[in-house]
Amino acid sequence: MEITQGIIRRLNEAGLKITPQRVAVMQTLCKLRMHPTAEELFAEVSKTIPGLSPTTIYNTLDTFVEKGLIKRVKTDADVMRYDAITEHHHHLYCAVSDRMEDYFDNELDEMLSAYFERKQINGFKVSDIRLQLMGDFSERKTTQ
Amino acid sequence: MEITQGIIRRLNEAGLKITPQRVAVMQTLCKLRMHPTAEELFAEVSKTIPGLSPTTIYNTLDTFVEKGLIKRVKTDADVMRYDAITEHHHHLYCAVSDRMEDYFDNELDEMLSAYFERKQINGFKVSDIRLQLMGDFSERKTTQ
DNA sequence: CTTTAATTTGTATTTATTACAAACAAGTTT
DNA sequence: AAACTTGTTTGTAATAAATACAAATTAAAG
Ligand SMILES: [Mn+2]
Ligand SMILES: [Mn+2]
Ligand SMILES: [Zn+2]
Ligand SMILES: [Zn+2]
Repeated sequence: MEITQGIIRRLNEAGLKITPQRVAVMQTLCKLRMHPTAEELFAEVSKTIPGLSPTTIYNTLDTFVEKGLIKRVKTDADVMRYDAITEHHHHLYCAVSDRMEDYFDNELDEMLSAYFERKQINGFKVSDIRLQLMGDFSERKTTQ
Repeated sequence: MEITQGIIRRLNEAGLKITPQRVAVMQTLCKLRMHPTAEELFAEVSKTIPGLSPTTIYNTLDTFVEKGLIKRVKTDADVMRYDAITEHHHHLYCAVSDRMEDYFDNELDEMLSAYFERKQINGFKVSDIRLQLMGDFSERKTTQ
């Protein structure tokens, strides 16, 4: 239950009431590392909380985003996805499989910060640099 | 009509029949530099082609994307946007105003290519590097 | 406990997108 | 040029994701 405690603390810090729905959504989001959609979350959280309303999923996710507890992420596909990791990071994305993975790289971030500190963009103040690395997740078994 | 000729040539090269709808959609996409949505395109193209069906917009855009004539771009908002520029480039994006602008930077691209040639990502083959530069379009009149 | 305000539910809408079949038109064949 | 073929457009109906809203419920403060 240590994980649950951490979630409860974070919800409290955000000034949100602790409800089974919210705890379950956050737990599920942290567990599923694959940037799930609202629908996927609804299916998963419903296992824990029968009778859960889809509306609650949308409400909860919106609230979490508002409070900065999670982030929205978008792919080229049609649905919104959610990310429990709010620290700065990038994404590896394969458009064919619509699969997305996190990518952390400090060296890269420092290089980019330095670059945009030197090279200012006229009329635009950069606050965050997000890379979407398009490509393919090479399966181990691929011969090529 | 030189622009139209170029469009017709590109449609031909893609093996698509030349129709007023397709030419108008492509013209409008090239004219509107702000990455319009399907709905925005429908409104604009309808001026030229009365009685145009929204379905045609969606069909046409899908076809163009399939043939590589245009690209989809996503923001944090709920709708898909379209981009007539298929050459490699990045985007400046302000989440507050949902405004998006193109950003070209050769020096940056070379730096990134070099970086990812050196630093391989385990289990992922990078084919394209897209930056989303989050921030604010600083209005000239802003005092701060 | 009681109270109160926030949250959840359930239902109805909205909006973006897709499915599909009939009507139509571009480009080819004769 | 007329007929033909096939891809395209239209119109309508359906879906899917998301949102609006009011009633029912519940967390947590007093
Ligand atoms: Mn949708
Ligand atoms: Mn939608
Ligand atoms: Zn992520
Ligand atoms: Zn662009």
